[in-house]
Amino acid sequence: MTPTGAAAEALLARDGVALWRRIAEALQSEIVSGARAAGGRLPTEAALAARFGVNRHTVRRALEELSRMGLIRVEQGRGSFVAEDVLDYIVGPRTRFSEWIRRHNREPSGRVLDLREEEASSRVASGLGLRNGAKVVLFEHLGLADGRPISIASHYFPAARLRGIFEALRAEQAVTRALERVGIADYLRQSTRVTARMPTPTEAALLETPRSRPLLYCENVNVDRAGTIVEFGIARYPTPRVQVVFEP
Amino acid sequence: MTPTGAAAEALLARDGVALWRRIAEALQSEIVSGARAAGGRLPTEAALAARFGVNRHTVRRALEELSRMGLIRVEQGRGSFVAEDVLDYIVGPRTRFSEWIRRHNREPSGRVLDLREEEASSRVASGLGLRNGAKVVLFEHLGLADGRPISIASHYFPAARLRGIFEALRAEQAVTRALERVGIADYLRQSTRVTARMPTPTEAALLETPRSRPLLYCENVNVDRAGTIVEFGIARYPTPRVQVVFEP
DNA sequence: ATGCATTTGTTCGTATGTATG
DNA sequence: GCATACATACGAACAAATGCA
Repeated sequence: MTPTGAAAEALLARDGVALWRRIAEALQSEIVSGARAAGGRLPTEAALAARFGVNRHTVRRALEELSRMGLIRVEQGRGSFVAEDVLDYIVGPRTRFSEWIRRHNREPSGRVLDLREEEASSRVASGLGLRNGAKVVLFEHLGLADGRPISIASHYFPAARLRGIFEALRAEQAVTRALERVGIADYLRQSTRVTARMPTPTEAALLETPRSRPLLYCENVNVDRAGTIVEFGIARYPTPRVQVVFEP
Repeated sequence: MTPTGAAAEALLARDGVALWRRIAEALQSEIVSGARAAGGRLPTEAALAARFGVNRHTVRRALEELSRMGLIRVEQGRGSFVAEDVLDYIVGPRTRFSEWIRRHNREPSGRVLDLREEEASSRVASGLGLRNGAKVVLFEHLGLADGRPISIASHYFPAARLRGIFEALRAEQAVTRALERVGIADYLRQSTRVTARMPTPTEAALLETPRSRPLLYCENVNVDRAGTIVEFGIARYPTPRVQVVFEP
């Protein structure tokens, strides 16, 4: 019910400090004080412009600053949102999905997207050290933390080397337990290759991320204690909700 | 409906992902994995069409994509050639820019984009373990391999802890030598955090990458042998020309 | 599938204040 | 005083992404 120009919020007039900077500070204090819930939506740029009695450009300049500081994220067509704490994916030799999530005090869950046998493409074959076209088992899994999707993982297993892996995956619906069932009590990450690319429409929908945000795209090779390759995985994580951290 | 008798290579069937895109990914993995030598010639379009069991038009669409990404170059009447600037960035405790480039048999060079003193933003302050607003020196550098830009790095140094770092950087125009000059004979990478985001127009122009391709965005903390933080760095790499590889 | 409303992203143009020489 | 450069701020219009009916 703001009348046409009247009820602009009083911003502390400070000598020489730019308007947009004072607006950024005002919003920052609301965020860090907890007055705005993490993940919550900020008012629209137009609404903020009305509230502070400035042009939309000025608000945008302030939001840009907050975004640069990582306090908010801005999504075209949707709005601006208070940043949630990001999930660091600590890459270590023995990183497991559910342990990762629980270390962040969230509840891991998941959904099997696909389970089938197929012939290795050149990429998968080279990752597993098999010849092109060898039989592999694909286990595709959507990972969630507190119900929010945070990863799509495609796990490839050498069918010949791991007899019964298909049935084990169907029964267990989880990688670590299925590997245990076929005699792999433990496995280690040998290498991780990280790049980024834009999501396909399906990936964006599954991960509940805008199509304009890149995915982290990680290829892993896992070996058993003897050094034999037991799995080749391709995982996709939505940025900036997930970040990959290497700590030697 | 497989082609006339020939054994077409199995391509990972992914829901809704176009054929040409999957072919492009297959070729991309062969290139970045090093299975195809840099500068080497790809099979002819006809040969690729036969291998994947598709029409030559479909292969051409895939090659066009790879060319746009800078992974190959196509020369009329001669063939397609693997680009020579695809680099794996192997993350180790003592990764140095010029050594990284030289390990790929390229000539490292660089250009200083900026050198100035400023007050630490919250992100930089937390990376360096300083209080907000402490004086830091920013050294911004464009890295090139054989003349092609492959990184933008922003190096932040604690001004109070490293007396004379500003002058050392101005004189040496390089991080390692400047640190030597202020008494840091050696430094180690403590942690690396990787995420991805879209480039700004300036970043895209500097890195000679399309604005539609994400950047890998890496934050590093470097410490001296006593464990004191001496540098906080933010590096931006163009995908897929650069990939980050972690091998424990 | 299509169109519409909402919201952010981009690009014009204009005006003002401040610092510099 | 004057010219110039730069940052700030406002206004308008359109483009692009999203969500919904």
